[in-house]
Amino acid sequence: MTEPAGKTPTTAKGEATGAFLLRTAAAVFAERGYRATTQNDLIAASGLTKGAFYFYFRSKRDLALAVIADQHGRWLVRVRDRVLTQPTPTAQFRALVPAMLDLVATEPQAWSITRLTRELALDDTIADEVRAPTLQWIVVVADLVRRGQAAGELRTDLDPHQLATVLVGAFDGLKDLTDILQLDQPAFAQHVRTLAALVELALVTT
Amino acid sequence: MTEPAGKTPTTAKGEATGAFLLRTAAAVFAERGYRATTQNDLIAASGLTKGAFYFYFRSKRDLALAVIADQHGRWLVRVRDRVLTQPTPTAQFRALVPAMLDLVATEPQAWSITRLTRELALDDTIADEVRAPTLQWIVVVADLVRRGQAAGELRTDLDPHQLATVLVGAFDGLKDLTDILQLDQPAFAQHVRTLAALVELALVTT
Amino acid sequence: MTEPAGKTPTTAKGEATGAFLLRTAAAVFAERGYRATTQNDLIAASGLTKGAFYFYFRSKRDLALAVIADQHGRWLVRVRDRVLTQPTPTAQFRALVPAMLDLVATEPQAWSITRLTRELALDDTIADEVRAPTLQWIVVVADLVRRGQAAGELRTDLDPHQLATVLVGAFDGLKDLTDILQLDQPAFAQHVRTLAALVELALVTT
Amino acid sequence: MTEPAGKTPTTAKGEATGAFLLRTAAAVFAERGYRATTQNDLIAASGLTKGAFYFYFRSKRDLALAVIADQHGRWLVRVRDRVLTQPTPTAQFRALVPAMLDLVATEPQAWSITRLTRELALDDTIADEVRAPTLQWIVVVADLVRRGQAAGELRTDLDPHQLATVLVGAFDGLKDLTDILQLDQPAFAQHVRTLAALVELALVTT
DNA sequence: ACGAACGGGACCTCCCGTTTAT
DNA sequence: ATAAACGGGAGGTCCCGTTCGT
Repeated sequence: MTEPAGKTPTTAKGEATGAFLLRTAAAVFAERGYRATTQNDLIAASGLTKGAFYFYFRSKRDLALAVIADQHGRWLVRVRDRVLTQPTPTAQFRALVPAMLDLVATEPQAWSITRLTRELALDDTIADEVRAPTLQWIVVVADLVRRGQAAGELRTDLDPHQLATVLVGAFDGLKDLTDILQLDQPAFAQHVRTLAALVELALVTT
Repeated sequence: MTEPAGKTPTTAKGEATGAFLLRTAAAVFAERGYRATTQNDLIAASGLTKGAFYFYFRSKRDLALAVIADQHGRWLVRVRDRVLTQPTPTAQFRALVPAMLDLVATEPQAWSITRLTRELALDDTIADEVRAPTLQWIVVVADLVRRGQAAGELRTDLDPHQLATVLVGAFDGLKDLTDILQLDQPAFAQHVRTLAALVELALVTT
Repeated sequence: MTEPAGKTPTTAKGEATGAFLLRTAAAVFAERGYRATTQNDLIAASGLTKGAFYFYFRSKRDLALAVIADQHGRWLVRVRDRVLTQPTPTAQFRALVPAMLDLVATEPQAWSITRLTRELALDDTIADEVRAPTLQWIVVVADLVRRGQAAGELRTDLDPHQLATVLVGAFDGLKDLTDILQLDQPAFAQHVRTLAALVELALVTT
Repeated sequence: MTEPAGKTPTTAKGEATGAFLLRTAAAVFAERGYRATTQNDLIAASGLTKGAFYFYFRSKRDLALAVIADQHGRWLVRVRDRVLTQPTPTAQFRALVPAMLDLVATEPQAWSITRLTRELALDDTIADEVRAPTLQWIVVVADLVRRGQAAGELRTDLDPHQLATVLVGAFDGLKDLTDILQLDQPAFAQHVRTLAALVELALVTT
């Protein structure tokens, strides 16, 4: 949707190239961050030429937006699918944190996509493409909460969307904090588990 | 000897100018962010000249670091003092969130200092000056938690430092989320209160 | 991967332009020296644009280093080839000074390349690129000495490498002196011949 | 003589301050080199204020020229006096190299004054103040040679001034080489001794 | 005489998005 | 389509020599 720029590729090969660009760009962005990555970095990493690059993405920004949409979407699906294997709403809710930790641990780029989102948000205008993925996460989490509440297993005096926003914000905030304080992955995981414990204690009515 | 130059004003007037630069710079950074702010912006906003700037700060980065240290320090003191007017540890702990919300509401720059910290952290090397303020917040919060636990009013099976890190990270994460999703202050306040409620439910043993 | 960019031209034309930049830059550096030469000088002299320059060399320093390597290498080969036309080691050794004088007389830039080397060495860090050419000269001269000694024509109680270092240092020192005292080429040539006479008297065993 | 700039100090205190500035400036120049030293560095090192500094020396360049004249003069006298303690001309000539090595070993700034000279020579115009000291060295050495020849102890078919120029140039060239190749003092001393041996072998008759 | 502030010039770096030959 | 070259703007740094109140 909302093809960011460039001519929409019409051939199968063109689409494959587009996907390829998204993947290599994601790796480069993950390594260097958005700002520190130049067009030439991306072009060199892709192996294409400048001309070809501009055929697919009109600018670095467009490419980054596409990367965010692509990665976010894939991970969202992956986490949700894994969570939904749990039988009960509460079990699903509980599975959320491990699923996300696992994602972050296994996909190196999953860590830095948030950073990419933030760097883009620093840019002049915040495009819908930047907000959409974050909103989707909130919606997914809110759904889990809502179902848990409906099942009578979660405290109902807290608004699901509010709660979901807090959880998503806290998760990303801890990622940032980990970067800023230069902590390691285990420390991050521990913090997230503490967050999860907090939620568990507060929400789960036994 | 032969310091790298910059600051260390010796007269009262010099100190006043230094502080003035710090404040005007904080305002400009708050409005535009670090990267989008140019030296010329800062110079124009201060009303001084390029030379005067160089006299006090060798670089934009130095200035930003000084701004962070200055603002963070002042707010830390202010919040802590206000919190400490409360009689009991738990009351102090409860006063934390309102105090921070109040700070953010009254001091426009308090909002964006975190953003400034993040932007600087994106830079090649994360200086200690960038990390220190965040660490101090965590320490202060951890102290409050610790005292509450000692008073037998807060659940003791959670590590104070862990918990403090989570709270600080969550708070900053919600600020970021507010920016990214372009929410307004009341929405942010509501989210923070939800976070506080979560903590209250989980921690306070009655 | 993702080289720091700059050069590595792939086509013949690209290579030609690179070489052209190297030559024009050498001329400008020779005339004005490193520091006094601005990027704009180089760009104007080349007739190309800023972008083209950046395409080939990331920085003024890189360009200067490349100039040094290029020129030094070519001259080294030229002098050595000429020297090696002589039949005996001693004759080769004796041909060295005339060959270098001739080089300096015919290639205006050969004179100032040493100056360029020195100016770059004044920079914070002395790169290997700066040292390498000088070391190569020493090695070449040392080889000539060694062969002369092996042929029983040169005094053997002096270390070849030591001697070569002294000769190279003296040669460059005389160039510098010529500049500082604002002497002319004939005066320089005379000094070098005096140096050669000194060496001849001291070394050649008859 | 030829007071470089500023008002000629008229009081004894003024003269003392001028001498003090020369010494501290020499130390700073020796440490950082000419170019890398800023006015503020010099002013800070002197402990004076900007105003006072400009009272004595109109610019960095003037100060550097004065430093060169001052240091060069002192060392010239020192070396010559030491050399002249030797009984015969040849002994005096032989004492020259040890005297200079000793000077360089004991006075750290003696090493870098040549470098300072060269850096200044790179500047737009080569002032007489830059050339004079070097010329004086040559004259002194030439005198020694001339006396040795008159005494019948040194080969007379080489022009004393020529020879002196070569020796001075070679000595300075070896200093430069030492810097460029990042050699240490012992290596430098060894090279200079090799140079001396060369001269000894070539010149001393008998 | 001192610290503060002036006022501005010069330079290098960075890199974008485009056009031109082949 | 590819490499080469365009063409330029924006920004940060550096620091000089001076002037201004005190």
